[in-house]
Amino acid sequence: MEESYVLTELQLSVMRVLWDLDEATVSEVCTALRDERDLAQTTVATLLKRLEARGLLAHRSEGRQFVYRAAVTEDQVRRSMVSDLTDRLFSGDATALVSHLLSNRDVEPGDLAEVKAMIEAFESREGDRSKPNETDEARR
Amino acid sequence: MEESYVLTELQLSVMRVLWDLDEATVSEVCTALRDERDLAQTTVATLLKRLEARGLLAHRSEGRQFVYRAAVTEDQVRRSMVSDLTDRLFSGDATALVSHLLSNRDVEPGDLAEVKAMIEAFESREGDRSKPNETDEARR
DNA sequence: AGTTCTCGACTACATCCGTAGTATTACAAC
DNA sequence: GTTGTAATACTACGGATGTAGTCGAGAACT
Repeated sequence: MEESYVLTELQLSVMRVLWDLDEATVSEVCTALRDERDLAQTTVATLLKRLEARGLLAHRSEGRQFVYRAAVTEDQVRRSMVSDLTDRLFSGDATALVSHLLSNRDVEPGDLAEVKAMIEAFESREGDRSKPNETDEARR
Repeated sequence: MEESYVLTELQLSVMRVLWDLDEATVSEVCTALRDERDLAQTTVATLLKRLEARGLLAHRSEGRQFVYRAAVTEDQVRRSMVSDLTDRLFSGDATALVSHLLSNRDVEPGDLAEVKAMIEAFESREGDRSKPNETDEARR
């Protein structure tokens, strides 16, 4: 199914609170957001409810309060949004995105070595693909 | 000033037409979009007008027709949108985004070497950075 | 000249998001 | 048990977007 989890900045802020706190009531989320956004509690409640409707959050009731928690991981959202952007801007070619990042010096020169080490780590691990998906055998 | 050029899929499709054709009338854009989206010409006209209002397009009149052209480059838009995502999802840490792409195997194993070569090219050029300015790479 | 065609201008409408007020409900304190 | 009080539910509104119809002015055809 690969749901698409494309979120706006404010929605991400809300998610981050939940990823941090694990569980939180409306007012707790509101408080956690306080320093970046001073929103009315009803506003936060609306945001939470809409995110839940989209399957990104879930809640249980505790007394008359709702205790929300994330229903998706931060990594799922990252994957979804990054792949969305990769599709939109680079026709799905992630290598082109990496290339873009490098040639724009978005990556600090000091981190280049780090990235290279990362690549080497992946290269050396290239035979033992845990999931037998297409990409490994298609290699030869 | 670093304008923010965050575009939706449809808006990008329109921009791509203009980047491809350099200049185009409403009906030419409409025709070019035909295979991916069959939109009424008035719809396309609305899209073009709104994009122009945001500074992404410009037009001149030829007879009673409008001839549109892009006012920003594809690379500007890419930079803007990628940096937007990097900020949103990785607190501006582009290296983290690269790391994400690699560890998610978004980059084909076969392209790893290519990326590594790219990095080495940048490393070897790492001394000549007079100003950490962006435009020196504008060898477009 | 009159009819038809074309193209932009204007208008409209549904959906989503950010934002928040008001209504309702249910527990808690007096 | 009546009144607060606090929490959610409902409603609303402006802006952006996707989508497209209608209108008016000029161009083209007959």
